[in-house]
Amino acid sequence: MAGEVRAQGAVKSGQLDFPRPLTTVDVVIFSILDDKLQVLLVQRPAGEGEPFPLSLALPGGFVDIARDRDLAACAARKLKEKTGVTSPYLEQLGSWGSASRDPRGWSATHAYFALILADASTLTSDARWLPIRDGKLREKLAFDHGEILASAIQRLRNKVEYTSLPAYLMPAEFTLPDLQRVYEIVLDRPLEKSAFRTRILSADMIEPVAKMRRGPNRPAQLYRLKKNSEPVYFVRTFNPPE
Amino acid sequence: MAGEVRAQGAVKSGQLDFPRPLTTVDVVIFSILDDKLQVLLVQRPAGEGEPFPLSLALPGGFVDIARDRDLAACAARKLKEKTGVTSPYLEQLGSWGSASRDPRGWSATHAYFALILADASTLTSDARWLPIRDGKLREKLAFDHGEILASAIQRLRNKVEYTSLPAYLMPAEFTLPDLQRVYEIVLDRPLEKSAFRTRILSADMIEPVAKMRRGPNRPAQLYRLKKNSEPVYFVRTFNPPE
DNA sequence: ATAGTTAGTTGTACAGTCCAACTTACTTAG
DNA sequence: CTAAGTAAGTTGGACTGTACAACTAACTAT
Repeated sequence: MAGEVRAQGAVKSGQLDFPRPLTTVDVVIFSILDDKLQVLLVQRPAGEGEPFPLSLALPGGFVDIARDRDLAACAARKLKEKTGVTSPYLEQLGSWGSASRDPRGWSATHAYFALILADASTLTSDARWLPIRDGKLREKLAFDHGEILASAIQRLRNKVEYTSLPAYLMPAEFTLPDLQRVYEIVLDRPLEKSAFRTRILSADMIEPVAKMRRGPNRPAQLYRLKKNSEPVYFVRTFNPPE
Repeated sequence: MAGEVRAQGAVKSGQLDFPRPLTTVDVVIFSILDDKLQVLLVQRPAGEGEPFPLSLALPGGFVDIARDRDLAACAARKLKEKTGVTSPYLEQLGSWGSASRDPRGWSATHAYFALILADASTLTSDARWLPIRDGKLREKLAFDHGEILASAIQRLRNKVEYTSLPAYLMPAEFTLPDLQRVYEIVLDRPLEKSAFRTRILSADMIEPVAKMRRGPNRPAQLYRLKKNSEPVYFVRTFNPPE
């Protein structure tokens, strides 16, 4: 058994004579759709020897050392392949590696998480959006992807508490109530309107455009992200989340 | 060239017919020594075909799929091997993978960072502590370990701003001024005594022991960490660090 | 005109940091 | 025995930003 595993690894100089784990990259892609936080998932293929056939899984796959210069490029490629989106917010989430997470052998995955505007994406046929409800996905996922997703949700919620990350989920032009709504969707609790406005407006991250959003009631000022585009870190969270 | 690389990878079913990157784990081990933040580094071996011979590097090495159940276990093992410490604060930092970071081929490392009490450790002969000055290490490191270390320092400073992480750098019993000093060493700036005390004491993370630290002036109350031992997250940072 | 709805503002309360002065408890020098 | 020195720990006022709630503003629909 150990011999078989070893046969897949390197055998060259003494140094590299180590069986190598499988190396993959997976991407947790979030968007706001239908007023809900949703995550992009794909269906596993059904082929011979495929683990978790037809299960839902995070988009991802093996690192292609001929094509991928580095891990981030690999993650960006996978995001692009599934959604067509090229310039999202993309951050490394962490890595998961163990003997047991993939039936094909010791494997390690490098997980990324992305925030994109769903409207700007054109999905491949095997991909679909699934809503996060009560901070969880209802469906079971292949591998340890459920754990990875849970970790991504936690990280997202955490950071939304004290950063401007939701800005990356917004269209080019948006109103402050729009943005607040996205914060509230992610955090799943209401925020104070006046404190929210103070925080965002004093952060120097958005600028008004010379237009108003008109609707059945009072028009709202439209804003856009300032050029710099780095996320802003606030020095306080909102309500002490207990 | 691609053929040679490919020869090191898996060749079995179609799925696994991917050349596999080298997989390593590296650990950034911090401690407070001599009133400075220090990091544990090792000297690279000088053998035939060794990359960066005799350079300083982070402790780490290949994942041993026969011994390491998962990545965290591998990191804990490497920490144990170098320092003898078994129950530190150990958190994943991220992963770095690219075609160019290791001359031996496409490689990915899973980086961890640990906070330990240096006094409790017994180093191996190739390991030594080096001080962080002005938030940087003066020495150049092998591979991309300089970048990984910089990232670890940034993460540590960031988290120290709003968590109780420095508690893991303290001996079993310590005073509040001791703890404040460690915060100040890591952040490299003075903190307000009264605000510091208010924050720590209201966090329910330490409890007084029935002893005082005696010295040439007013004795100070000794405390110890409460049992739960999870790090505490505060809802504000200290001074807006600009 | 009036009611309804959402955008946006205002004012008071409160929490926690910032800053600085203060009190307390000890040691050491005279 | 007292005085000076020092670090521990406390206190109070200024300031910042959120919490809460009431308010005004701008529009649509009836």
